[in-house]
Amino acid sequence: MTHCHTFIQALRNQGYRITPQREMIIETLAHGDQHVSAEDVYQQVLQRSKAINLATVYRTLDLLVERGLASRFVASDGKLMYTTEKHGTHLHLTCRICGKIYQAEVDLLIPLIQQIETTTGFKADFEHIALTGVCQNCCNQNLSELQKG
Amino acid sequence: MTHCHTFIQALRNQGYRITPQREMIIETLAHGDQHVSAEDVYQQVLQRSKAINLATVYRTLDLLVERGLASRFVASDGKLMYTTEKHGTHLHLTCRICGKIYQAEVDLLIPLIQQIETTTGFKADFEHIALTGVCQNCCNQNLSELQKG
DNA sequence: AACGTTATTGCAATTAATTGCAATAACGGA
DNA sequence: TCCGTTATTGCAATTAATTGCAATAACGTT
Repeated sequence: MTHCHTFIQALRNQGYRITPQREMIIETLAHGDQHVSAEDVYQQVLQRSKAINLATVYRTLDLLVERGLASRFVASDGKLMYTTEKHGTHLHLTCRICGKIYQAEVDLLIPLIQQIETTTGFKADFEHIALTGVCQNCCNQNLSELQKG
Repeated sequence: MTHCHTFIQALRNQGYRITPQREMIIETLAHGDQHVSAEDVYQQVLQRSKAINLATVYRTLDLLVERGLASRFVASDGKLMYTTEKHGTHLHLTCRICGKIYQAEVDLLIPLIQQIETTTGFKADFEHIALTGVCQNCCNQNLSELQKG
């Protein structure tokens, strides 16, 4: 469940310093909702300690993204959201009409990633894959409207 | 090559009004580089006409994204970039170490998207798929360093 | 071609995200 | 355990992106 120690260890192994701020941010991210904004994390950490600053939250989250421990994406409202995978490999499907985020397990994902690596040498982070499109609900509604939503 | 008319027609069909601003933005996006920021588009349009505003550029680009005609992603420097597919279906591979964006054609992509639709009903936009990971170069360098980059 | 409806624009203001820099604190070595 | 080096933090300032609202203009209808 809690990857906290894994994440902290990963950072330490890579030569980064482990500060109380980073620990709190990582714990909050790991235990929190599936998708959180930097502001969300900041507010939650703030309840535990006053020794935290929004800039630090942004920097730490971005560091985690850079090191492949979390991912960052643009939510449908244009704001940045952060996420870290808790259970296995699944795809995030963001509907560009309603903004809802669905999850899916897809057999072909691992083979796809392997094919990418074989043909290009690029090692894709399979924990953090997000696709955009239109969900079933919105798709049906669109058909009946045939007009802008 | 130029999808401009396709895009404009698509918007018109969906009931959106076609303004000179939207036309210029779409043309700029369609003819420009693979990945551009809103500011880039704004500057280029500005050279053609003074009747343009950065807020309008953001709004139009976001509209295109919302309608599936373009996609928006976070570049490695954290800024938002916009892109529209010109030639066929390819994957964008963003290296989270060096920030470079590679392209790849992968056979398994279409089957994957079909599998998603079959199992979940979600219609993914296959023109705009971006994965993050580590490219071959950075991967090799990482191995030799075994230290933070 | 002129009119009315209403989406879109531009501007100004606001919010979100990033950055430079001095002060602080983590961590390896003495 | 203390010290020195240097990454990290917090603050303030800046840049990026979004939004409310009045003025404008697109487009269907007459």
